[in-house]
Amino acid sequence: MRNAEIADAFTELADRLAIIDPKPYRWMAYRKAADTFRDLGDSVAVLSDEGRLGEVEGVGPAIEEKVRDLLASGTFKALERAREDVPDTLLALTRLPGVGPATAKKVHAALDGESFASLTARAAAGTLEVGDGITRKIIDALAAAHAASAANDGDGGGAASASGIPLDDAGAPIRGPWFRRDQVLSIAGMLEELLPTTVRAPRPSGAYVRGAELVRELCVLAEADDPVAAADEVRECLAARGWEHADDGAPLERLAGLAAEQAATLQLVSPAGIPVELVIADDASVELVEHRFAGPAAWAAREPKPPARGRRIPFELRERVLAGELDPKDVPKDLVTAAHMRGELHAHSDWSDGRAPIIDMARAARARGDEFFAVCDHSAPYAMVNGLDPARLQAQADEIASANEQLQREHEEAGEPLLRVLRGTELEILADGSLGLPDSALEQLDWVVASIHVQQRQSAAAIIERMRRVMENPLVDAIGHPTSRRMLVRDRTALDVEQLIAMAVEHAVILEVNANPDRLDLDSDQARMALAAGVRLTINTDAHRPSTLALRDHGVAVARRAGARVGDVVNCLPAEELLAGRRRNR
DNA sequence: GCCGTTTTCGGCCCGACTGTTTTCAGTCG
Repeated sequence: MRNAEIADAFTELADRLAIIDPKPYRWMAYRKAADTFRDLGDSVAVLSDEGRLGEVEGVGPAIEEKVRDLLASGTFKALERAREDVPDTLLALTRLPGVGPATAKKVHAALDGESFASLTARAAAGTLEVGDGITRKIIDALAAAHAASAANDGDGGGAASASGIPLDDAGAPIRGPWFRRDQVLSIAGMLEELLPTTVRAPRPSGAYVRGAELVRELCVLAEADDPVAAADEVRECLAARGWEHADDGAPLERLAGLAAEQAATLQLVSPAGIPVELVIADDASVELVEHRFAGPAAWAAREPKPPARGRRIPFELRERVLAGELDPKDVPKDLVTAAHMRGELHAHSDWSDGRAPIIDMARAARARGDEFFAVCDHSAPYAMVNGLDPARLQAQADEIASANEQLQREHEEAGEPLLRVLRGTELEILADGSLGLPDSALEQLDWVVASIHVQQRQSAAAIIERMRRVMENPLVDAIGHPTSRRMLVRDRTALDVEQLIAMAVEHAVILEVNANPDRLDLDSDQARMALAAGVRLTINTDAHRPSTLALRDHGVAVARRAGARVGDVVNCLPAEELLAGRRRNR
């Protein structure tokens, strides 16, 4: 069993217990253990077998035993009990905005076993009455959940919001189910482990490699000497691991005309229910298959064979070319790539709500090839995440200085590449547009990214006024996750992005493409508008732990879809140049 | 539940807004 699956079991346990357990520290311990498992470099299953799981931070005898049971039987008693005590309907109710455990329990108690799907359907149809703890606000939230889930999966129990779901020409959400990029990528990793050795080099394809922010299925391309025989082998070994195959080799539209000997197609469903299209190509056909499989279907029709290398349109720009928004001869030659990125300009440490010390984050960034790393912990007065006030920010400077000394030693003595840790902040933008730190504190910093976390439901006028005040301060370098959307979870603020872009031009403020697949904010359309207006971008992971530094690729994909060149992205500058070019130095 | 230790139990995660069971519990970030 993979670490992620074990982590999911403890997250589920914590989520359910959080609703009924008056003692928060127990389920908080489960949640902490889940996070630790998800991020652990070693296999939880192996550590458990070796009896060494107790050595892991946050794992004591009780959790160790639960993991043992989980590995042996696929579940454990506490989880089963939580599933009985907290039914799915109750759990779903608490995920409505504005509804917490207390309200959910009151509503659920009056329900008489009605499912969440039925409840949301009645709310949407207008046949749900106020009463029995059900307020007008709850009915509205249920109706919104119904609309979101209709867009996302149609089964009535899905996403809390349609945030991020693409719209059709008529402006209606395109029917899902939709999945985040990290969700499908983890499936790709799982698949890679399961495939027989005759199947080589599995890699994502389809909408994922076109930089789509949400996808409806995972496309995986792999290679084998004999695709037909390999497909049979795959079918057999995946069936044994709980994967279903929906269809045998039904040809995909964009692969029409290819012989089965060239490309065998398997339509699979992962154990978590995510559809996977696996195409296995032989050596002679793989280039052609990759060209067509990346899609969309209209591209394969327009260009059935891959052109010479120098004339290829990057996958991420195909849809814009098809839409007539981009002339093939105007496709930039210097589109940004992950390899161009020199550093991270928005990530956290354990000084605020991050999980790792500064030195660990810095080493992880260095291992990924970065030259600089800006520690941007939350600022005051964001208390829940332990935001730093000027005094703590000053104290953090000492730790950053010693981290830099340590990294310098590792460079000189162990031949490690040199990485420079920069002093930064994720500065809190307050409700009236004032800032969480005084200028005297900001003046000492190398990098200031300002973000909105509180009062997200303000009117468009209030939000833009807030942004205007922030941007007028020359000590602010960039705006982080400008619209504050959470993919499939929470709608964006009422921010007028066009107006924001105009102000960014006026004040030379950099806008972030937050690379976390939970955000992807700005999105590719907004980033494209920003670039067209002459705004520079910064692509950042917003990592709270070492492993999430890997999320950068999602942000790079979105920026490429927006047509960002190397020169448009400030993370591609050497640190000295980046710092010398800040607004405050102009 | 875990941790650290004062080895046996107390600390761990806070402040502000919301809305109506109208004065604070519930919810959020």
